[in-house]
Amino acid sequence: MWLDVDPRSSTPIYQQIVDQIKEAVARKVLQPGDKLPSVRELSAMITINPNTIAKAYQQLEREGVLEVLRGRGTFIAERIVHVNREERLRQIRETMEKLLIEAHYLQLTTDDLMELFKEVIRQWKQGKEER
Amino acid sequence: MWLDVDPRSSTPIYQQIVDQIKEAVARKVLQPGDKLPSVRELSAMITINPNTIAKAYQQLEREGVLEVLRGRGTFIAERIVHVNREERLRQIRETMEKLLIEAHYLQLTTDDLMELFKEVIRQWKQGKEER
Amino acid sequence: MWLDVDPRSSTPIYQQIVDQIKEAVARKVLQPGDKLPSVRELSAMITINPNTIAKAYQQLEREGVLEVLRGRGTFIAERIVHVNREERLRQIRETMEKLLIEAHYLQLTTDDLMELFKEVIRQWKQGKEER
Amino acid sequence: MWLDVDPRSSTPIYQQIVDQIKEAVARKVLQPGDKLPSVRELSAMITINPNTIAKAYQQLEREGVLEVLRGRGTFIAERIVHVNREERLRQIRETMEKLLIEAHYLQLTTDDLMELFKEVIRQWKQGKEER
DNA sequence: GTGGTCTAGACCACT
DNA sequence: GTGGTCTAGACCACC
Repeated sequence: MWLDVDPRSSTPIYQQIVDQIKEAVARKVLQPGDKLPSVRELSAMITINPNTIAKAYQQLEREGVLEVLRGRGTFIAERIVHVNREERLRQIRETMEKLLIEAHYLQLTTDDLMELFKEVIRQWKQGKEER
Repeated sequence: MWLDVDPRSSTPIYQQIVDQIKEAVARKVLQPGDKLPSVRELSAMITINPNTIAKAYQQLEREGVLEVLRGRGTFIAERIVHVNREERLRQIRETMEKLLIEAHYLQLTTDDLMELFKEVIRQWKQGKEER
Repeated sequence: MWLDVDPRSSTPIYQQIVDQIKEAVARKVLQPGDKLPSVRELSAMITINPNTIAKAYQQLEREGVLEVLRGRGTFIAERIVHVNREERLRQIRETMEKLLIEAHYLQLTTDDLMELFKEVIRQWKQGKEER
Repeated sequence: MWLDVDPRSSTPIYQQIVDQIKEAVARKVLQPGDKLPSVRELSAMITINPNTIAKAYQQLEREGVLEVLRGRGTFIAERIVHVNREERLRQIRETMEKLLIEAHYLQLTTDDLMELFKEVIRQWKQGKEER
């Protein structure tokens, strides 16, 4: 698995796993119905304690990203369910404001920032086409 | 002071203070040369442990947002210095990617996201004009 | 068979089967003396592991819902026997208390809850009349 | 603390803790703003591993029952926030249907059940008045 | 085989 | 002092 976990990072390991799996789904690297490695397998693959993997999987399940088929394994959920849509939209706006603040300290104009965003989107789309 | 700290939040209190002061500077609510309350004063004003305030001031000083004039007090820095420009640009791009991932789960297109960003920028600019 | 089993659910599959058969009996969809499909048949019909079906049937037999006539098959019991009547009554009361607790967090009054219960009963009765 | 945990029960210990705290809040035994024992304290009081306590507290925080004031402790939340109201209402109705099914096997009529419910409510209210 | 739970004991960030 | 994270290793229910 392409998971790249850094135990030295300040973001918790379980959170890194959560983020990377969500990214893989958004990038279509993981498709609905795909089976994930079992907790023990993944634990062995990336040499992280099984409990930590389990914690990541549980959070992903709570968020509706994964589905657990009892006794059979863990899979990417077939349908996206969005809980707390309003709250999450609010957070997106907040993150965008943070970007504007940070831009000020780098002396970037809002136009610079928009250009940068467009470029990031371009790269993102390209990354998805390539597979 | 208009600092609005929420002890219930999951972001550390010292971080909230850092963020809000940086926001105030970006919004021109605080101007270069403005004097900040002393650690003790601010501690009393918002009833937060002085150690926490001190930690926030230290971080802001490290980031070049504040200047400490020994014996005179703490002031908003006259000039923006950018430490770690490259690293901070990288983080901005990373944050933008996070936005794209989150958008996927809310079933927003990249165009939706761009529109949202433009709107946030519009509001941001308006907020600054009003003073 | 109308059994509708969801492998994603957190309630065990064998338990779902038990619940649905008990519901069918209570709703008179299944009548005393009705023959149930064999473990193998049902296993094939709903593509569930035979062990799981067997486990459900065993539990239903223990509860007195089913009767196994050796060599003839499995049938809905002719008479209701109540095992552990007291214990089961206690559990009903406990479930009702759980409802009161949950209602508190949804800011429903006990009257709201009573009204809701009446409505559920109405629908339940209607469902039975319709066949 | 009046917590009564049974390690032999089939419901997980952390879940028992969650249920009992939610019940205490609903019964007004715990009031908004009340401080809960720290993870370590409660761990010592009921001789349960701190991790298990922490798991219960975290779930309660996710549900909005508790609030964590960083470095200061854990408190009963000041305001009830109800997430997933619709889903939880649906579950209440489902639980009520389960009661109707169970009643069938105990040969209780729907009127019997209503009477029982009224009685449980009466006791519930009385329990609250007494303090 | 799968994931869920629990214990014991350690380290760290925050206040 | 507080809670959050992680490891190591165990047991159990379910399929």
